[in-house]
Amino acid sequence: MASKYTAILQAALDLVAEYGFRGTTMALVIRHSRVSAGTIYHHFASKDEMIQALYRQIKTGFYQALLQGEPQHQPWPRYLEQLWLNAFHYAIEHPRETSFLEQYDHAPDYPREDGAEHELSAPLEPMMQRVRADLAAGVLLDLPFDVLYELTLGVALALARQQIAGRIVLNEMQQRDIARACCRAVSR
Amino acid sequence: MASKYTAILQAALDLVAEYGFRGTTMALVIRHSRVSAGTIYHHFASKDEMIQALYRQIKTGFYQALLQGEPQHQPWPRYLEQLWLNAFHYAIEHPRETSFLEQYDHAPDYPREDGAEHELSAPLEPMMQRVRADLAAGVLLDLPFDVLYELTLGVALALARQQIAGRIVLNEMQQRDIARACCRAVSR
Amino acid sequence: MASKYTAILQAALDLVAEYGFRGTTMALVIRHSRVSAGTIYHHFASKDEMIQALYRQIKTGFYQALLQGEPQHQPWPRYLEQLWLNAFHYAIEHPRETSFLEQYDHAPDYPREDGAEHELSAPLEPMMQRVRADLAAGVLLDLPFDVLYELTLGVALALARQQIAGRIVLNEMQQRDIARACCRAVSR
Amino acid sequence: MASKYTAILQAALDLVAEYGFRGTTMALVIRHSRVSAGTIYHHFASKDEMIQALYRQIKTGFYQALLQGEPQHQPWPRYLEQLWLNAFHYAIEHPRETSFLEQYDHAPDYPREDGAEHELSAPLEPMMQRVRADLAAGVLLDLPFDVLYELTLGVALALARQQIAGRIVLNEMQQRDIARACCRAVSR
DNA sequence: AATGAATGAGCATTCATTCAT
DNA sequence: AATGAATGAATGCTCATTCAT
Repeated sequence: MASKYTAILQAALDLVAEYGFRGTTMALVIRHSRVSAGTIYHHFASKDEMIQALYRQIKTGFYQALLQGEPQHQPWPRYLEQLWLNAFHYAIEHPRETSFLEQYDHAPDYPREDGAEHELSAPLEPMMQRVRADLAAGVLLDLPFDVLYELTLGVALALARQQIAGRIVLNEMQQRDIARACCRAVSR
Repeated sequence: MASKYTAILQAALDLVAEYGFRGTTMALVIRHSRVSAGTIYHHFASKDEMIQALYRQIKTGFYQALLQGEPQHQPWPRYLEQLWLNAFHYAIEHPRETSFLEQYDHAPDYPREDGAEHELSAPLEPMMQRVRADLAAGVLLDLPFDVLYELTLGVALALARQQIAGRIVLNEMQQRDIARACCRAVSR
Repeated sequence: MASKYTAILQAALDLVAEYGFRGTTMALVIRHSRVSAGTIYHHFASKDEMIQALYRQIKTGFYQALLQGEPQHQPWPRYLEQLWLNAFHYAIEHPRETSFLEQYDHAPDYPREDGAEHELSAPLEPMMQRVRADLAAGVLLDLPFDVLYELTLGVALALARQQIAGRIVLNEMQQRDIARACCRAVSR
Repeated sequence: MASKYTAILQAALDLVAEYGFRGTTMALVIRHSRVSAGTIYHHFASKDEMIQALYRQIKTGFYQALLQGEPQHQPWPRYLEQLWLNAFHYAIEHPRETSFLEQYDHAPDYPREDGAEHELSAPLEPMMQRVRADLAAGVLLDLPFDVLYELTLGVALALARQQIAGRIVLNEMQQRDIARACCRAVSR
């Protein structure tokens, strides 16, 4: 049954979001998913591989959310604003996934499998091309891709985390204003 | 002798930066600091309290570094650029401290002691007043403090981490350009 | 298999009787029972809970032994003499169990779960009723139950412990004489 | 200063009565006595020797209390009743000492130094002679000394412990009745 | 596919004791 | 006589993983 597989990852997500990787013991996953130890190890070779499967699943969903509304077909800078808002909304609506990604991306001891990273980001290709086109057209600051990312989507995610944590509350107008501010920052 | 206390925190910092909280076992701290288990627990009530003492020490150093050159006395927007560059330089020059703070700030399972947080940030008060003055003067976007932080210093730290990880290399001109871009983003 | 559970309690009993609670380390239980640490903690939540499970098992056996020969159906004072001898014989024949109970009952730091106590003593109800009847009939001194206990069975156990320790040796006639002496003490 | 020595034993007594031997760590003794670790080990070679010094001090006091009113000069059975009541009163008035002795006497892992035992009981000699005389005179049951002890003073202490624990409350008349009952039990 | 009892290396922590001051 | 920082072997317990059923 595929439902066991799903139940395991579901439980793991809930637990990591609440207790972190450190606090997410296999015993806890077993209890919450109502699946036996043996079954978990039938589906995943190890705890780390389970975590990575979850990572791939979540990252795939995030990338899909980013492309909602096909922003790459919209005019500059609307297209980047749309991307920003897509990232922000995804994070707000998926707090557990966001917490998971935050932990995964900032923990030095979680194995990065760079091959997988590449494969996962394949659906983003249309967007990447658009960025390259805009760079060539001179509307974007001539900076490494990762820099542009941090100045825009990185900020969107950081702010969404602050809102999830309850430290700020941004209304729609503010969200739009900040999205524009980020676009201004990377505009030439 | 205070040197045992220092040796413990030194070893803990090295280990957390390399192996993360999870991988920093007390056995490893004992081995690296060349201090016995009993002595560590003579100075710190638990592993968590040791980590928090380290956090306080590092955060204090970071806040001092931010105020280097007394940016609060410089004209807008030089003052914010200076702050941005101070944050970026601190991170680049203190990769282990930066790694530690990154992990601490993004782990849901590390105890936040909000009292300590408040006390630690006391030296920043002059800077905070300057920000409040600029907000009142209308040169800064009217947004919550945390939002302004993420649009500026948050980006500086995120980029410094990327550079430490070797994914980007920013020369001085680029650093200055990006600092200016962030100032532009929060300018009215 | 229930045999692991049994082996653990068996080893714990042997060790407590010989070395006391203090000296019965989990490492020793692991070695003697030839069961792994994990398995012990699979069956018992903690060392204390293991000790308590053992206590319940032993106490149950002791209460059964007390009722051997259905003393409650014998005439006064034969019935009390029988009880006295049952207690004495149980202790002599079960020196390790007796040592365990002695330690448990006299240690201030071993958690009493009064609920369990009540449940364990349920099989004694017929005997208790008989005591109550004898009290009402006026053949027993009008004293609290615990006092009658200490004057009779309490003495039996104390003497059995002396014999186990090798400080005295009581032959059958002496045992019977002392049982009678105790009955005399509580007779009206 | 002798007051340090006294403070150490005082603290140890309080702690053993409340937490047991197991729970009485040297760290706790240090904290409660307000005496440093070094000083404790200056006065006592080890924790065990400290416990034994305390044992000797308490046992000496108990034996003195037993002889209060010189019972050995009173007629039979008044003399034994007096002894019984002396034991009972001592225990009620010295609950911590009683708890200590109870634990010490029933723990298999506390070193018995039989030499000391003999020396401590020297002041009891007059009483012992009186018992031997009564045995010879045929007023006492012809049973080993330890048996007579358990049937009389052993019961007094057991009942005092029950009263300290709050399970029974014996008024003066009841105490006297039970003392008489015990005398009856050992009378020929 | 699924179970869950069993494993044992490893974990954070304790604690009686020592020794330089 | 007194201090208390320092020691490190030992403690109770955890946890990712295995394997017979």
